[in-house]
Amino acid sequence: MAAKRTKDIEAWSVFLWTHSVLLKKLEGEMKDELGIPLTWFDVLAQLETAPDGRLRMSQLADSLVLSASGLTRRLDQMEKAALIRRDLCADDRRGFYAILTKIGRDLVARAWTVHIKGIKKHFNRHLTKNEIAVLEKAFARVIDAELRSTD
Amino acid sequence: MAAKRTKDIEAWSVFLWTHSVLLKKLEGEMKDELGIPLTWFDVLAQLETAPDGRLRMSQLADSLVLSASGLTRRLDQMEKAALIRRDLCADDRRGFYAILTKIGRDLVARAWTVHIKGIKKHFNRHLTKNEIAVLEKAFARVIDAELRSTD
DNA sequence: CAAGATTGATTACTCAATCTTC
DNA sequence: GAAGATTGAGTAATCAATCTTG
Repeated sequence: MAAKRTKDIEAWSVFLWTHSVLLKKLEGEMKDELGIPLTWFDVLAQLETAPDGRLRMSQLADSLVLSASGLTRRLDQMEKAALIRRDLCADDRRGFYAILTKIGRDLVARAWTVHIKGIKKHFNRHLTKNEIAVLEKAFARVIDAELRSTD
Repeated sequence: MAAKRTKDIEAWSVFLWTHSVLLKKLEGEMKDELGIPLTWFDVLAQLETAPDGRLRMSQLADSLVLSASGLTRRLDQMEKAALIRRDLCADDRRGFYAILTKIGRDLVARAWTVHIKGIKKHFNRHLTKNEIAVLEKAFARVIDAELRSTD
């Protein structure tokens, strides 16, 4: 029955629409204001907040929810753009650290400003303090439960 | 300041994680149980719920938030799989209707079952009635506001 | 032989250009 | 000339296979 279906998935449906609409806006603003894709900001932000400002390729891929090969290619481009570099891993010669360059560090500071402004404008601004608190708590619970279960 | 940053984007951050984790699960289940990508289900569901069970290509692309060329290619595959067909538009010979075949109608009924089961299991189940209501109302407001503003 | 990273092949999308009809 | 749909070119992801080191 269509009515039953709609009711069951209404929350999920608006969730998907919100994701689609807002991501397009945030991507557009990052591109317009700093000339980089949002995916590059994700890399920069992860590296900036990591201990010692560096991460192994595999750790970085995990935290970005990206495949190893996907990360290799993304970092190839960012290395050409001089935003990151790869450092040999001293104690494990199979591996590399991804690490911000000076240019990357300067850029990520400006990118944070753009990104936070966008989130406030397109997301937080429309929500009450209570709604934000409810969402945060609820989604944290969903993630926690789903990451633990394999099915 | 990192602490400030984190606070401002905490809700958005868990929102993104939830999207990423749950979409992978729902895609996997649709593929495992019925052998089709979730994107095909999106098409089938739109057509099933449309008046007369058919939609113009351009309308369908809009409702799926997909480019015209992206839809052309997706429907090429679904037509080969005999799930949909293209009907000439009687009153406008530039256009086509996308319409479900018998096979498509049978499949979408089963796909709804799989999809709703997945949403209940991975999303609704972890949330209270109140959280779902808050989420639904809040996100509807975000979408409404953001779709109307061009900036 | 397992783990970390890269490369090759394939896939699904986008934008720009094209073709047909309004 | 503009709109509806398709085709071509380019981009960014995935999985499977490979290479190197533990």
